[in-house]
Parts: sequence; structure tokens; C-alpha cells
Amino acid sequence: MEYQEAKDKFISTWGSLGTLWGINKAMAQIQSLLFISTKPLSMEEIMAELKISRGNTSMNLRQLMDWGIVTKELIPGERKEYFSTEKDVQELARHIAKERSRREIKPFIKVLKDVSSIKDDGTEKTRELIKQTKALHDLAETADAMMNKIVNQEQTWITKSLLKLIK
Amino acid sequence: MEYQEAKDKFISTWGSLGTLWGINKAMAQIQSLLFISTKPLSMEEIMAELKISRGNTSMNLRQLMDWGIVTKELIPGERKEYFSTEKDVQELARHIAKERSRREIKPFIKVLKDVSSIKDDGTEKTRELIKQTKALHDLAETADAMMNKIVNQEQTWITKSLLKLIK
DNA sequence: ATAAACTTTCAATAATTATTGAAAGTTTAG
DNA sequence: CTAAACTTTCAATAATTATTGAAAGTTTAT
Repeated sequence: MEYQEAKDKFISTWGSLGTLWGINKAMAQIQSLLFISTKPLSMEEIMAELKISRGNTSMNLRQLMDWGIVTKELIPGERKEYFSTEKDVQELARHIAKERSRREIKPFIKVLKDVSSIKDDGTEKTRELIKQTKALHDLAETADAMMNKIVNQEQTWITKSLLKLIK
Repeated sequence: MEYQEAKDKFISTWGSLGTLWGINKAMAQIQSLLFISTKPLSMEEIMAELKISRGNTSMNLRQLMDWGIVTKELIPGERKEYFSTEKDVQELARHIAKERSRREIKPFIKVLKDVSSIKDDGTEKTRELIKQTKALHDLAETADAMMNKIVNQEQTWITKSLLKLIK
């Protein structure tokens, strides 16, 4: 496999995986392009590489910045804005986990808490709803806490201690 | 909050969360309906509760069975088929993690392995591609292994040992 | 063997989500 | 101040994905 083929494969695979996990394809592809780039890229360059429109590029770059995984690089003397992504995979995972937790998991846990807190009127169906949503609430809280904890460790700690632990 | 309101809220929230994570809404809602039901439900009952068509119900039930989280219950004397979902949240998480790993993560890891194995021609861009995809490969493998390991433990082990560990 | 009871399939359609592109907005240079 | 260089916004459109519903398929009872 040649460089160009490998690059295209990586970008398109990352895009498809994103889609499967509810992340828009362009957003995932922009991030992956930056991830393997040796230097920050301008909007023009991103548009040209991925063959997407200016509007699409602009909106998705903003989202990536909101997620905290892409930053603007102001190159002295240049009028254009340049973009680069977090290059450290550990840090990348940390940001993504943190954001998904904040935006999706935590609000979900809140709903589970509310739903599992309804008054027990003694009927079987109410009891089942309470029991099941409570179990899910506890699981979601544990998983969320675990994920955040794991992802917030030093890389050394993860790869050395935890990897050893689970093996 | 009354039973009906809580039930509706749970089902619709579970449906939305599914959508956010790339799982079709009807599929998530059918599963959640079964999850809080006190007894197996027929296709008719599911259709009526969720106001979805027979075809939609049939296809999504099949997918849920493919994922291993819904099973057909043959009730003696009844011609209709009844369905129920795995009720144990731990087991549910196990199935979902296992399937997503098998269908999505493992193939992705394979691509990363291929891409990161291209010949190093000494150019900066090739080196960067290799370095970054290799790092991502290692992270994905570790995360996948970890997830599967965690999710395959006894509930006791998770809630007691691991929770203690990360606190 | 036949019909009733039920389930599955799949082409058509609807709903949702992503993308475009041009107008409006902003910033900087001169 | 004004024009050029650049970015953002957003209504229109395209692409994708989900859903319907009726025909075809299957199973069981008689």
C-alpha cells in the first residue's frame, strides 16, 4: 500500500466509524486529515483534500473546536486561519470521552434518576419500571465514572498498571 | 411523575440516546419497552405501544435478536410469538459491548494495522501517518481489550473491586 | 390439502440529517 | 475610510436512513 492509498483509507474509515457512532462524516474526516498532517491546514486545503464545501468545512471545524480537539493556529504574517488537532491519542480520547459524558451520558443519568424515583404505588408494572431504571442508572453511573477516571489518568498509568491488571 | 409519564420518558430518552450513538430509534425503543415490561410482548402489543408498523417491528426485533439481547418466547398454546429482552443490565452491557467490538472496533483496528504497516519511505508525511495510526491502533486495541475484559467480569467483581480501585 | 394466523420481505415513501453556495459578516492592510 | 481577504451563516437542496404497508412466505390446525 502506498502513502496516498493508506491516507485515503484511514480518512474514509475514520469517517465511517464516526458515522456508526453518531458523528458526522465530514467532522470525523476533517479531524483525521489534521491528525495525520505534518502541519496545520487552512480551510482551503481542507476543502480541497476532502472535496467538501466551504460552509461544511467551517461548520464542522467549529464543532471540532467546541469539542476541544481542534485549535486555530495563527501563523504570523498569514491572513488565513490554520487548524490543527490534538495529536496525542490519549488526550484526544480524554476530550471525546469528557464531551460525550457531559452532553449525552450525564443528562441520560439524570433522566434515569427521575424516572426511577417515581412513587411506588405497589403495582407490578411500577415496581418493574423502578427496579429496571434504577439498575440502569447504577450501571450508567458506574460506567461513566469509570470511563472518565480511566481516560483521565497519565498514559503511563493506563498502559502499565491497568493493562497489567486486566491481563 | 406518574407511571405512564415515567414510562414514556424512559422509552423516548432511550430512543434518543440510541440515535446519538448510531442505533436506530425504533430498535432502541422496542428494547426499552421490553426492558420494563413485566412479561414478554407480542408484535401486536409492541406495534400498539410504540405506534410503529408491523414491518418496522419485525425488522428491528430481528436486529435485536442478532445482537443477542432479545429472545423469542414461545408461549404454550399461543400461536403468536412473544419477545423479551435480557433483563440483567450487566448482561445487556456485555452483549452490546461484544457486538460493537466485533462489528465495528475490531475491523477498525485491522484497518489501522494495515495503514500503519505501509513501507516507511523516509518522507515526513509517511512517517507521520505511520506514527499517528500506530498510536491510534495501540489505543484502540487497549481500549477494546479493556472494555471486553471489564464487561465480562462478574457483577460483584466490577462493582466491588473496580469501583473501589478507581475511587 | 386448505385456510387461517401469523411473520417476513422489500419497493415506495417519509423523515431526518448533511451539504452546498452565495449573501452577509468580519478583519486587516493600505 | 474602503477594498480585499477571509469566515460565518443559513435557506435551499441533496443524500442518507428509517418507516410503511401490502404482497409473499411460513406454520399450524382441521
